[in-house]
Amino acid sequence: MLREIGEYLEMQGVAFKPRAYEKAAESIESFQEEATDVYRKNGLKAIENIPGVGVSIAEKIEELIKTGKSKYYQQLKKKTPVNLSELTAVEGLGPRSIRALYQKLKIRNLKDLEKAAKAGKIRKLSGFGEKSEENILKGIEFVKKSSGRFIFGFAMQEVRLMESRLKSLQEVKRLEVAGSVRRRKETVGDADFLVISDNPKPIMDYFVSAPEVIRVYAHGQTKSAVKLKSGLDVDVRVVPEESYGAALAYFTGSKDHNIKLRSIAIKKGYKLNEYGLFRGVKRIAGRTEEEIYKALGMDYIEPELREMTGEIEAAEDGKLPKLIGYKDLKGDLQVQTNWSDGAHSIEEMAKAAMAVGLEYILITDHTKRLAMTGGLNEFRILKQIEEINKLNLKFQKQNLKFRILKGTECDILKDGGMDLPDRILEKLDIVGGSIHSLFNLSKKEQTERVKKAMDNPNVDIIFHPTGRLINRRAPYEIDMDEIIKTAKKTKMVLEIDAFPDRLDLKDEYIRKCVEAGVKMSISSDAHSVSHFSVLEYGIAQARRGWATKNDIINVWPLDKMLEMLK
DNA sequence: GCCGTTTTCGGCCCGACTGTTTTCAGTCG
Repeated sequence: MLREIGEYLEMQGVAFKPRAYEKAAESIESFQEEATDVYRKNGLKAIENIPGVGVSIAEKIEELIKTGKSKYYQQLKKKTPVNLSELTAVEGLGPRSIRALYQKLKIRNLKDLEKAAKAGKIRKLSGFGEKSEENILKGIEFVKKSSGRFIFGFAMQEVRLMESRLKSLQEVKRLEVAGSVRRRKETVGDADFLVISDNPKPIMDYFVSAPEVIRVYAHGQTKSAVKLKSGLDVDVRVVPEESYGAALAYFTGSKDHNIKLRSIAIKKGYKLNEYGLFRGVKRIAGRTEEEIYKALGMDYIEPELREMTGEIEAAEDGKLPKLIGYKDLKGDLQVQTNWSDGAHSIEEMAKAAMAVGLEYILITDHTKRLAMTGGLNEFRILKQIEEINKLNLKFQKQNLKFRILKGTECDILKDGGMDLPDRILEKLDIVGGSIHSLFNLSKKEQTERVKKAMDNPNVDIIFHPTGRLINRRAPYEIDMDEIIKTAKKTKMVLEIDAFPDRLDLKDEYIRKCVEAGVKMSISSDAHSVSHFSVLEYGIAQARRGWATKNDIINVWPLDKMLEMLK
């Protein structure tokens, strides 16, 4: 609602307020707590303490929480009764155009817009032309098919393909992916490529005609933008070498992070843009990101942290964490095999893990309650233990420094009990507990259910603690603050499941765990030999949650990790 | 409408591209 108020104000040509509302909307979206909870717990004043929210917006939020609506919003909407979210989704249409279309053609929604465009009415309006009408029609087609944001891990495959295509051009001196992809955000809207070149024209010409491209939004000397068949939008920007760092920082974002950097630059008497940091007309930094951060009086900030959640203040105070690195994992603590719903044998999975440089894996097949996966009962898991012992012996004889750990992804039952008896769980190296059923219990019941499992001394890790599937299934209702508190008390490990559509824990909970001193594991949840590659997405998520090596148990040597779990 | 190393008034990030215009407004990131 706040965002729409901003758009309505923008329509009317009001200065500055639109940005204030937009900022408040973004701030509330990214705030650690639901605004409703903030209000219920600590009232109006606490709402005002959310950055970007002042007296006036706080009152509107209060009204919204209390009555479910806002008079101010309704007034604005009455003046221009259009379906804003539907119309702004059309590429190239913003508040000003939407207002003109409403006033002159009474266009209220996508359907009206399509009708008017097809009838050739839009081209006759002043400020619009044939081309605008054509673009609107194209835009409508894309809105109809568009799937919104892309899951990071899945988009990466396409990003890497395009990256390798562009890198093969001799005109490309250097290329890097910027934007939310570089920040490793769990979902990305588009991919931004940054290129250094003295001769950009052939690059741009090649880029807009690549086989994956189905639409060209812009085709310029320094900037081009396209849509790929998959729906992913890709931008290419070419910059001179001396501006590379500034451009990389600029295009990496986040937007709010950049705005903050610019305001700091202004206070110091500088100007910051994508070409560099300037004092007057003199460029004082810009070749690398490091020199820009330094000139602004702060430590270098890793891309994963650039979300305006305190990283700038920490960088100014020299208090940024030393993040876990992409090569730091020594083992994988959730691996499925063909004993349940995995595709490959224990040995095949172990060999694949060795091939990517891991030193151990934990086998965690499902348990009997999850019948559709062929989950293990007591008898079969005892068999599996024997099999793993044999394989470890075999590896030892072959002088392979690799260990297969015995484990389970054991279902947590409705009452918080475990799907396998304690006398079995005791025999395993590490026990993971998971929720796979009854996602719709009340928050209280679900929280108690998991807490009870955490009280079981045989349980070591809670797998994918919130059960969400990005873009597909919301997390089940669970009080994560309470879960983190209990984890601290019971020395429970919480998992960061690295599978691209899970990333569960998500970044903000990871950060809460870091702050609370709760340890985490990063696991692939591999169901096939190719899945170990997803571990990097889990590491990315951990970095976004400010995690260091000390926070993640499977970067530690095997003995230290097992000792801690014991 | 928000905010404060320019602190309770007076600023607010900045540039590229497109289309329609003939110098610029709107949109986007």
